[in-house]
Amino acid sequence: MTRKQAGRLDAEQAIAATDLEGFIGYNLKRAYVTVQADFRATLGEDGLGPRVFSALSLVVQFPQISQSELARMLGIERSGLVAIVDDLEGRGYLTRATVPGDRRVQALVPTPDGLGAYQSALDAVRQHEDRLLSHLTADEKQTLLHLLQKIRQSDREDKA
Amino acid sequence: MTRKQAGRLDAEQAIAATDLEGFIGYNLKRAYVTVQADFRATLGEDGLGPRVFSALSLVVQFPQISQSELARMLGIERSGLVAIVDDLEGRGYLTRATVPGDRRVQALVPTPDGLGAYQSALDAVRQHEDRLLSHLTADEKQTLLHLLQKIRQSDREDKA
DNA sequence: TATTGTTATACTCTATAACTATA
DNA sequence: TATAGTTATAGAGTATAACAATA
Repeated sequence: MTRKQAGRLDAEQAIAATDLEGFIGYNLKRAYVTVQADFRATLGEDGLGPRVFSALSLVVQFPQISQSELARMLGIERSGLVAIVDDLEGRGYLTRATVPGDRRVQALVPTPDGLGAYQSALDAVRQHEDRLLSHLTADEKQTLLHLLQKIRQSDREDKA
Repeated sequence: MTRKQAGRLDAEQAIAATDLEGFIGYNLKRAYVTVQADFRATLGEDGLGPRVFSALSLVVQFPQISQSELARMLGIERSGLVAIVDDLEGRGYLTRATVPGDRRVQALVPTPDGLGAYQSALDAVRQHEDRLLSHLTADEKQTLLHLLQKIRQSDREDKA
């Protein structure tokens, strides 16, 4: 490999050459940072963050879901979900409802406001990805989704 | 879309069905969490973390690199690099060397220990990815790398 | 005994702003 | 004025451990 010996290194050029660029992990991180920054910029200062959006999405699609189940689906700890649900409850997007038959559980129920906010956010997020990833073809995006999901599957098999 | 009405939701089954799974951003995050956890587990308690490994990699491949340039390459702020370089210096893997001609700059120079540690870490990281991603073919990995790098490129064009 | 939601706590990663020494 | 390295600081995001209520 050729290296520049002195002066300012050219970051663009370097990208093709380093060990680092051959690692999936490094590239995942860099790509995620890019997408996440654009997500936040698109949804704005007071908009939903990616975590909160994800949680709302599952609450809308699985009304009555419990916090423990939601945490499992998101792949985070129960304790970490409290702040997220507090946020959504504070916005008036969901309520913690008691469940007849098991008084330990707080079922998460989207409000009409929450359903509306979710649809708006969903549109915004779709536009954000369409715009940011306009260089990828529909096929490439589909391939990428598939490969990323495959990575999560290998993890599950290790633990089984 | 069909939904389970009551009882325990099946997280595996749900994966195929949600809005969330259609987003690149969400899948990037989940895949990165998987890879990063395995990276740490492989390199161990006192091993290099992903950030520190990445920094060391560039220092080895671009000896005499300045901290500002390294931060640019890694896509983080100058200030965030101080702790990383402190870590590597504390392990004896690099030194901060003065540069004749510009006394502001601290050139980062790998030590012989650092070069050895990098080669070991590089092997370990390669094994970690080979094992974790053994479900992906060489072609799939290549495609994935290419698509992830393409995402970073779209970001740069936006800013230009 | 086990589970749900919660709190307390700590650690990692990152950014912003301001400082110093140099240029 | 601008840049390199640094410090102080704060804010996300996440995890672990422990607790009360309930099963």
